[in-house]
Amino acid sequence: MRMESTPADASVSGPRAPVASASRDATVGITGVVSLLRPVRAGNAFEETVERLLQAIKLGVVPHGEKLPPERELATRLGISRVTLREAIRALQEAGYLDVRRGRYGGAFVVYRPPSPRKGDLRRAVTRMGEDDLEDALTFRMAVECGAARVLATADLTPRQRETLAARLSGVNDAAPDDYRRMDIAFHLAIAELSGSPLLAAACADARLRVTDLLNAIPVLRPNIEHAAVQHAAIAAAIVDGDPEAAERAVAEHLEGTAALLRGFLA
Amino acid sequence: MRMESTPADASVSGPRAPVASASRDATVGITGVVSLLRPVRAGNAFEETVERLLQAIKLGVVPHGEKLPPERELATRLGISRVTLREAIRALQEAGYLDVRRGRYGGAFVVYRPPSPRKGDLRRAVTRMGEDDLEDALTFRMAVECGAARVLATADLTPRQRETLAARLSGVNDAAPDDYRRMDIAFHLAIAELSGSPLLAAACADARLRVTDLLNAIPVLRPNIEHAAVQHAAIAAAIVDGDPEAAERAVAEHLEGTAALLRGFLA
DNA sequence: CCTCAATGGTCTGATTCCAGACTTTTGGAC
DNA sequence: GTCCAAAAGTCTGGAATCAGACCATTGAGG
Repeated sequence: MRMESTPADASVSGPRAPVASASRDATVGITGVVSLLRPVRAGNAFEETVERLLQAIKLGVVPHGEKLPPERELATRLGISRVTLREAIRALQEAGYLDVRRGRYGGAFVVYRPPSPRKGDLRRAVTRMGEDDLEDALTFRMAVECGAARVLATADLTPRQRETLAARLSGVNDAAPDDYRRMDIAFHLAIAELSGSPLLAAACADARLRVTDLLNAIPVLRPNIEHAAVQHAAIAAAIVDGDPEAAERAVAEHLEGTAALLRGFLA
Repeated sequence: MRMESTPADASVSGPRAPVASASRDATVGITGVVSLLRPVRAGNAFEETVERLLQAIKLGVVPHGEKLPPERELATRLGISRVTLREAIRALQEAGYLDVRRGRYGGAFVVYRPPSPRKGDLRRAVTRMGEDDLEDALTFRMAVECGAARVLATADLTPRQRETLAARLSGVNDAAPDDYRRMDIAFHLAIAELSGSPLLAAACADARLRVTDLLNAIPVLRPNIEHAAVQHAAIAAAIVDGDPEAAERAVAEHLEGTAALLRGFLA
């Protein structure tokens, strides 16, 4: 177990052994299609749980100062035993992401603020995940978020849905600088969630996750924020107007911008 | 373990106990966003493996008469132990999906042909999965397949890619009736796979899977095939032309048609 | 100060899942 | 007919995971 000064860079490990990654080569059957024979599970329960909780923390689902649900409830939700959950929590505690307090009104408190990026962070993040995986993640995100926007723009929105969308939009626009990323995430995910499809929402969350570390590694600059604000507004407008094509185009442009920004910092 | 006359209807069960589903209610944190605290795993290793193999069989990834990879290799690929894999294989064997032969040139041979739908199959399939999940699946599929088409249409295609796409297209068009669904799947998944993003390909495969049972429960009718052929051609053309909006629109129309067909049969 | 409820901390026996070594069956090649 | 290689079938000890009972700590309220 390592314990570095910057939690964001600390890799979280624990009592379990690493899991061998499967080979990916031949295609089976006439179809030549899809590797359905990919690993059934991404890792052991402990690893997957750590990953999940880390995601919830980094995405700001549980922001700094808040606490995770009580162990018993969380274990039930995650579909794992309390023992396994506790191992994961301990790993995150030792890595500096959580502060665990006992007694009534105790709990696992999140102590994580997105670190201000330092030179070399991005390069390091990319190296960690691999160039191919980066392209994969960006492509995946483009597809699912465009799709989600299209779906939402196609649907008849209830007043409630419009409100939520508008609220999220102003949430990003009014965000304090160090809360910007979190509100940006909330806006993007709201589009998927409002579609009413849990599967789609999960896919978009997953896609976003795969680029959070990268985005956290580049500074949040004023001109970029302003540019993004215009694009966000365009996305929301197209959705509210019920124009699928425009919604999609707007999302595509926005994400293309982000991707370009990333590539720019990498070059 | 039950063993019914029609394998497609047989529910596959095994030695493990069912897993309790988690409650889904409160949203955590300010964001109010996404249930990242959903179950870490869908079931135990045995169940998930059965599911996977069944998917590979029903999607035609391993067609009738072919055999699965050898146990040792398959176990490695799926990231599980041979013991667990064997349990899953045995369950599928007892349910009538596999014929296992030992000795050299032996293996687990697929003995499954999509059954011709009988009245009530669709209703039953929907009841099994739930109305909400049906909507979820259709929405999800719409989003990811539209997104995939857009991505592919945006990319510069190599001659090789064009060939593959064309081949898959004629594959559907020339398909024998009882091979139609399989070739249709191959065409749809090819779009995702050609995007070069494994994540996207997996998402599209997953989406398709969630509706296979339903589609298998409705008859393949001549006029529908012809209609679909026109739409498939439009999709391929838009992609080759590099027109993302048209590609997406074409996919959306096509899937909307399928969804309408399903709803029609349900009414 | 005492009590209580909510929460984390600990322990135990049972079940699932694993890695790896070994056995048996089968059909082709010589 | 004999041998061999590739495959399924079997066994074992150990690690991971679970469910559930029980303990310890804490702060609020009386």
